[in-house]
Amino acid sequence: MTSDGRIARGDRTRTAVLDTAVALATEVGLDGLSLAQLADRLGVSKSGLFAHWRSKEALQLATVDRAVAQWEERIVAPALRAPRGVRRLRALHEARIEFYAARVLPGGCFFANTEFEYNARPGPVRDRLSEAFGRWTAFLERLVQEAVDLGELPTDLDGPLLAYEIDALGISAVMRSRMLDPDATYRHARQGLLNRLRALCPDPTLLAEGQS
Amino acid sequence: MTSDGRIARGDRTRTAVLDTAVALATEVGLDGLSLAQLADRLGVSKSGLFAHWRSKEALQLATVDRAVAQWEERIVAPALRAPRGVRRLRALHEARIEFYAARVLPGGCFFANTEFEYNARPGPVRDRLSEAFGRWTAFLERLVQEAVDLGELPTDLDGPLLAYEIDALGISAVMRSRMLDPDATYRHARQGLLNRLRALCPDPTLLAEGQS
DNA sequence: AAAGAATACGACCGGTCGTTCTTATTTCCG
DNA sequence: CGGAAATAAGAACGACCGGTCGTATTCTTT
Repeated sequence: MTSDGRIARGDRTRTAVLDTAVALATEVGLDGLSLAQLADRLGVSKSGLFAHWRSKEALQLATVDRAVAQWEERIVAPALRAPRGVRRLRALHEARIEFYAARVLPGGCFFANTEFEYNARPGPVRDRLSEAFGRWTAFLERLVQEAVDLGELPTDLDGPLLAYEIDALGISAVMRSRMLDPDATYRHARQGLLNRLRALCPDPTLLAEGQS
Repeated sequence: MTSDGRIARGDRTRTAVLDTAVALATEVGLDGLSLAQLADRLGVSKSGLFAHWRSKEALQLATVDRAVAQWEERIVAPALRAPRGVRRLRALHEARIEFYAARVLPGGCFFANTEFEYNARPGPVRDRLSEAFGRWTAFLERLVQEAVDLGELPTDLDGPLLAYEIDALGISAVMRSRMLDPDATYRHARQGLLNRLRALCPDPTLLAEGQS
């Protein structure tokens, strides 16, 4: 039934290709990514890639989707294991910084790189990136609102603004860590959020120093 | 002596080419920029560009320098006309947001785009971008320190952290304004800095609502 | 055992890339 | 006025681009 070895093998190949594509795209860009280059790095032929995706654009779209899945596994899922409220916001930020610091992707962040790459390039790829960014923003704002509802943040807080600030600290982290001093950058990104949440949260025990 | 019409004309041509290159680079990237494309947009032949720059890399480096000059004219110079201290910090941030909102460059920000493009591409271009970013950061930190020295910010302030936060608000502004709602983005970027400075500055009259 | 779909390959296409070379035009200086 | 230098243009190059084609191999289904 579903035990088709061809499909299973195909899926495995597809995922492996897309993981490589995500990493490679952070180095040379999602558009700068060439099929020959990708095929070489995987040890397959270029035409083999066309067996899975009809065009480069189809592969680019699939790569975006794979990057979203990777982001959810690596950053969102760990944060969801922390209790709701400011601790979850902090856990999300920490997971993100950790993702950058661990240099999982050679170019830092797939989304930061590609969104700047495509911000003046209309088309399906840009639309897909824009959707993903919108969902990420909505997710961040929801987490902030949860903290408000729990009484861990003031009720008159401008939630979207705080979400904006949190994301800004993260974006800047990956940008600066690659160009300037990484250690100072991560310290600023972490301390910035901690200061911000502590100034807003009535219960200081929720944001103790040591715990992540 | 220096009244060589050939050189003067060459300089004018060079500047015109570089202005176009800066704008084009924000659309397709500094590496994605092709000489034929640039020549076409200028109504010039491709080989005509090689009369001014021996290689594409030389042109890329000159383009970075031109972008720095443009940034200093458009953002730094207006800020320096504001009085030192928190008002100058605010003026700098406002000039930056205004630069993004006016859509001077089709791709938003030359430096944001190129620094993400080159963060995993070693070489002279990346080095030049890194230097420019370092100088910008040092400039921001100097402005913060001036505000501290003037008594407009607390003496125990973490200056580099505040500089980091200010730049983060700006970077996020250009990123989000191209992908999501521009108006909400600019409002967040402006309000974020205003809240931050007001919480730190003992004299509230320096940061009144209306004045820029 | 045979048919057929999924997967992968090498060869090749037209086009664009950065670069070089040769040639023509313009402009300054003696 | 005439030689030198700067500024262009055009043609051509080897390399690489995305994409197509025909073919071979593998595995499931009949």
